[in-house]
Amino acid sequence: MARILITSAIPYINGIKHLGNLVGSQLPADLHARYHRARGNEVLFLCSTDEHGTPAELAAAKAGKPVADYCAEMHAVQADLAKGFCLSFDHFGRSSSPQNRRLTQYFAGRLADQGLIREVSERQVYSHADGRFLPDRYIEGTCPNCGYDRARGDQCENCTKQLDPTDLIDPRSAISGSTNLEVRETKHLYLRQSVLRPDLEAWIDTKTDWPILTTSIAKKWLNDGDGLQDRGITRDLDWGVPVKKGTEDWPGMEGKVFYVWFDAPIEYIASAAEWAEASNLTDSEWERWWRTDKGAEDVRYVQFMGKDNVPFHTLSFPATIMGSGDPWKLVDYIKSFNYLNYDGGQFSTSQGRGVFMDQALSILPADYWRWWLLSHVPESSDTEFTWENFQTNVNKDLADVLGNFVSRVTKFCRSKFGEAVPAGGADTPEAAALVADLTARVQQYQAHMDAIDIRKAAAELRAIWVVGNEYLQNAAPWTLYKTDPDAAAAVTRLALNLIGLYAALSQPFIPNASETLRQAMGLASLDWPEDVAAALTALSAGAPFTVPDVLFRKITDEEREGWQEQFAGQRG
RNA sequence: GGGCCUGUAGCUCAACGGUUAGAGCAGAGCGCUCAUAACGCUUUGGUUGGGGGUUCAAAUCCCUCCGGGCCUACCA
Repeated sequence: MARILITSAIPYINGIKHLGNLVGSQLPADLHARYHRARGNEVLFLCSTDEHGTPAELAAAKAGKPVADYCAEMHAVQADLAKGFCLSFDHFGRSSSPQNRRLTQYFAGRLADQGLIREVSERQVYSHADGRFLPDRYIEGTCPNCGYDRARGDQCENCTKQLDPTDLIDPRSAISGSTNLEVRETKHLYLRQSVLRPDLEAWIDTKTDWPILTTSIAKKWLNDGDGLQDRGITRDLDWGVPVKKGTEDWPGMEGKVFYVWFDAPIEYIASAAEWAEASNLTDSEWERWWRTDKGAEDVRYVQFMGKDNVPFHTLSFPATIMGSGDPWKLVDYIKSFNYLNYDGGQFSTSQGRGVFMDQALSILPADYWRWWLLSHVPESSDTEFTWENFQTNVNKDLADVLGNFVSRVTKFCRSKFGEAVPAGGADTPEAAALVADLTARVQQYQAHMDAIDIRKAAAELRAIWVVGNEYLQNAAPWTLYKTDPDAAAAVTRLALNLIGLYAALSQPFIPNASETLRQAMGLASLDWPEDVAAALTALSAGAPFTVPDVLFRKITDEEREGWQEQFAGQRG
């Protein structure tokens, strides 16, 4: 039995995520977790909310709440939505947990011990009115290059020129608008990634099977300009993990916190510790997933994320782990994704453009979204969501091909033989051919799922559904019944068993529908069809079943048009 | 500016130097009547963004031009 550790990029706390966020990390990670559990492997699937940083502080201030309260509330909201989408996390943690605070401080101490931390004195913009240092992009002013009056301190959005905040003419705080700004000297810790560059490069070079998107981004950062740069890992903020060297104070770092991108990946580890605590397990139970000296040497660790997260997962976090000198588990495979666009543009949280997780669930069940998003997941390039596409694909695949198959089989049986699996009839060459075809297709499906080729896996699963309709059409039990009821019974028995097979195979994609089918067919559990022939005799003559309600109702043109209107912009 | 990715049928995508570039959807025709007007079969549709080159052989490798996207290190 293989052991698979799976983490999804952790969603930021400042609001409800849109479908583009979902499809780029949590949803494919869930598919992988469900698949491996179904295959009988031991899985630990972890996710959390990423709670620190300036945007969280500002979102809390806007909501008029203490940042800790705001994060607690938003964590509950996101956890609830994750449940709504059937995301099967073993634990959904929080980067603000005591476990993460301890681990983050511990890692910083280890890195300092190894000589991989240096102190840098730098000049930062301080806003008196806001009472805080401002990150570059929270300073606005007039662009010295093009004159655009809302240029940000890191870059002018109008002429795309890279800027330094001190370049701006008439700089002001983007938060309060105050011009009472001051450049102050402040001291920060830098992780000496440049020292680790050869180790990181050698490690990346061994990952020849990773998606090209992942390795090309990593190599770009390794080789760009003067090579991998040291990175500041502390900030002048109130909300975050206080800077400490292990359990000891860090002289000169009082009042500072670690940068979110330092503590957020460590939360992957802390989340396992939180999981153990929440499950009343000992530390050794989570350490056997994360420490190669404590049982994790046979773990395969797979991460899922959008392309914007790749540098931190291929370089910064591995640098943290390698630099610690401890035997922590390094990632084995990084599956990264492009972006999902919305109807000719980008999903936009700030403009309320596109569909957000709560809205999606309010208009259709999770399986509709799961199926469309996973079967169109942006693996090779950015993908476009359109309502027309969504409607036709979902109606065809789920309602017509799968749902209607279940409907025609169960209703035919009920009308001719009653609501129990019929007896009689013998195996036919056509049935044997069906078994052979499905055996090959299931193997293909598994190969795609093992390789995390999600679109191909979805296409093969759909083809497996189609095979049922083909078989039924050719065997035509409704005709056969008139002359040879026993033969019709044999066909129907096999077709009913196909429903059970489909329920098991489809479960990673559409868990709710699979559960509905399992119950309807009276199956005790959804067992993976390691032997297709055997799986197709799971329901024997006399086994009762019920005709399920319409599995997937179709999306009407009126609905589609309404949603097109509703989600065009300005979330309300 | 630099780097990376991408451009294949009306749409969404396969094909990773080797038969005649393939699927699904959409379109057309036929069949079936068990079913959510569902299903099955057949079929139309491509100068693989343009041009040049390498090769016995190019969607695939090289050059160049055009279009789209992403990243560029203090948002996360």
